[in-house]
Amino acid sequence: MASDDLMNKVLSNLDEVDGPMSIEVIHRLADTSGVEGPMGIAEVAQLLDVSPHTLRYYERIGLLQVDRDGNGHRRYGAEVVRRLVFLTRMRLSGMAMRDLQHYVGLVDAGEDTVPERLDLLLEHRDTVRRQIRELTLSLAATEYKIATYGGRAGS
Amino acid sequence: MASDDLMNKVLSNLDEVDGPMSIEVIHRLADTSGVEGPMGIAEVAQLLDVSPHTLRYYERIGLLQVDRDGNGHRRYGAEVVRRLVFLTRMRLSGMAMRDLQHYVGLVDAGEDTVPERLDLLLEHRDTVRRQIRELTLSLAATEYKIATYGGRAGS
DNA sequence: GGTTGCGTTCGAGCGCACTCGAAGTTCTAG
DNA sequence: CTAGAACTTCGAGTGCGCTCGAACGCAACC
Repeated sequence: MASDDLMNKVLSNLDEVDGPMSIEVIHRLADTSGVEGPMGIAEVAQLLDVSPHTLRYYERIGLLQVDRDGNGHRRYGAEVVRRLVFLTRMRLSGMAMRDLQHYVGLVDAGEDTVPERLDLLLEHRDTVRRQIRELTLSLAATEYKIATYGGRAGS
Repeated sequence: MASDDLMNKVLSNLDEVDGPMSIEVIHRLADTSGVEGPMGIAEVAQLLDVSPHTLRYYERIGLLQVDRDGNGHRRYGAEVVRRLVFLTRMRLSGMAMRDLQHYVGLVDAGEDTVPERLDLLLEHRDTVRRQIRELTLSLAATEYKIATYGGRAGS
């Protein structure tokens, strides 16, 4: 698993904060400072913990447009990287590709679509909350089973 | 979405407890009292919120054995239902079918395999914890985005 | 000047977990 | 007596999200 640097950076912040997630943390999540100028595909892939194949795939299904350099190689600018951070975050929380396609379609269509984007996000928020509740339950079930097997205490 | 009765029963408990999940809650989760005797496939499907197709599928790949009545119809006994509750809970938290097959193989192989089962469960516990952390982060990212769009406050 | 390495395009293939459809049986109600 | 519902088995099909391989280009290095 790559991109651990980024994740650890954020997660350690999470531990510190220990309350509801602060906006600062998220800012840092999307923070690509420390990297100058447009990035290559391998670089971006490592940053986001996806394969170059996946990045090309996202591009060909229209989730983003990427500039090319003189050799025809992709150059990912800060804007595009920020979009990718968002997209991968949404993917990680189970948003379907078609919803992502819909969403970026709205983004690219201009400011008029903000209300509809908001609706999508609100719905997704509820979905994620439900997922967390489900997982919490599954975690408890797992821990219960571990206890019945006389499992050693967890970290 | 069916089986909401069960879920809501448990989740409402969750809200009450509001601390780390108690063993009681899990007991209630696996509690099939209120239903007497072996159940039919439709009944079980509704209880677990899966399709009858899925239940037959689980059976044919060896996750469980189900008795038949005089007509060749499946009759799910309490023991089998309890296993299914566990299996679906593990599925919901992303355990792969092959791992589930492995696990039930161990269960059916007898008590000698308890240590290996424990290992699997401990590993799964860590996976679920990681998922929850990821989702928490995604939730924060979503809420951040909602905020930038001037979204109304969430429930 | 060949080889290594990193990139490109394109279409095809894959793994997972269902999901479905066809054809048949049996029970119940009208 | 017939229609409908609910079940059975079996093999085949589906949708998702990648994932891969082939054939190629270009640039740097010993």
